[in-house]
Amino acid sequence: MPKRDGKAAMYRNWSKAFRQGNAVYKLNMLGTAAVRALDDRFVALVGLDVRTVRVLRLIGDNPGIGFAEIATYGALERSLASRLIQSLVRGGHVERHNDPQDARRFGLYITETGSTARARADLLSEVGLKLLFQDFDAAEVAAFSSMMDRLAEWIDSDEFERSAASQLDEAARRAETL
Amino acid sequence: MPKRDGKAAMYRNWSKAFRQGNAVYKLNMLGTAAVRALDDRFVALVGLDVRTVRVLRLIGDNPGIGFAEIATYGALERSLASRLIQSLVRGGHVERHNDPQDARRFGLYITETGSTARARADLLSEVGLKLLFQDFDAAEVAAFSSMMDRLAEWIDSDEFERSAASQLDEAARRAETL
DNA sequence: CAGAAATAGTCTCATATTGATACTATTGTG
DNA sequence: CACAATAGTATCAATATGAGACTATTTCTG
Repeated sequence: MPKRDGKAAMYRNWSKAFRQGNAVYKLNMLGTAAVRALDDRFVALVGLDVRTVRVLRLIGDNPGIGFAEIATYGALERSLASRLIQSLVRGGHVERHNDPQDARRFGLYITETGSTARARADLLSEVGLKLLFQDFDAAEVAAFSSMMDRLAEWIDSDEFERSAASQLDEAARRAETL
Repeated sequence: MPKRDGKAAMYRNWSKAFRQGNAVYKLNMLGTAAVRALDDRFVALVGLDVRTVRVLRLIGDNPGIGFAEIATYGALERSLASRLIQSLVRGGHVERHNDPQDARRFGLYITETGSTARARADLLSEVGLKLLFQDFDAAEVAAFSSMMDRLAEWIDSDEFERSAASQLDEAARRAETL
């Protein structure tokens, strides 16, 4: 008799918890759930997880891109970026070529293998996205996406940083008197 | 001269990466960023991280709630739920009382300390939420939130599970021929 | 009523992730 | 030349994580 899969069992019925949360919690849960729903198949088919695929795309779209740009554009910490790149190189998905102008740098180029993997990943992404938003019409998806853009822009801004500092500290002061 | 804070530096300017991603990626990034933006202050003021606070709220709203319900309603894995509860008990935020009806169970009750922490957390949450959505008007927030609800409901449904299985497997088959 | 199965909850352990940091090598600058 | 900066790697210690084994108790079933 097969053991109950604890993990899979865990990842069910969270929508009950979801409903009770505030928007931040929802955002967080949803982001996790959406990735989780797709990541396994991703790995199964493409042999790479979604994060690595993002790096692969970055390289595919920007031949000759180097480590630093990947870290920046991928919003990845340096150690992590290095590891991801290495795994792509080891997997034969990308090649490194030393930069003749600057011996510290290397440029990355996607290989045949990499292109195939990427094409698969793109197809799967597309289907996954459609699946996720299948109950939404185009306008709704656009609206949702644009709100996310606005939110991201805002959260990443210096202005937000300042507002957060002042408003939350002020709230903290009030809260301490509770 | 103070060292550059690597972590803080990392968590800047991800919105550039953000814009290039698809909706799943955005959801994921945004969820992480939103929690990150608030969690530190949370911990600083309340002494508990957001996840633990959610458990605390669950207990506050459902006096006598037990371990299993917390795991379910909080969408938490059992080991994790256990740990979080223990940390609340140790911190004096909640009390355990054995269930007279069933010696396996205990009921959890929020304490004075816990209520204070919760009140602080609530205040901070509220301010944080306002801050995050400050550029959105009420209707937009409502729309955004309702879309998240629909998405969550959908992703958590059996129907989704089935659709995902068939559509993604079908896509995988197509992708393999690439 | 005697097992057997289920449930509540805890605990341990092995593994994976993470980011800071130190390090090498090279280039740019005054 | 000395010194700062940049590209990138490697190490390391801390933490998070979940699976699964375990105890104790209750419930079910023949």
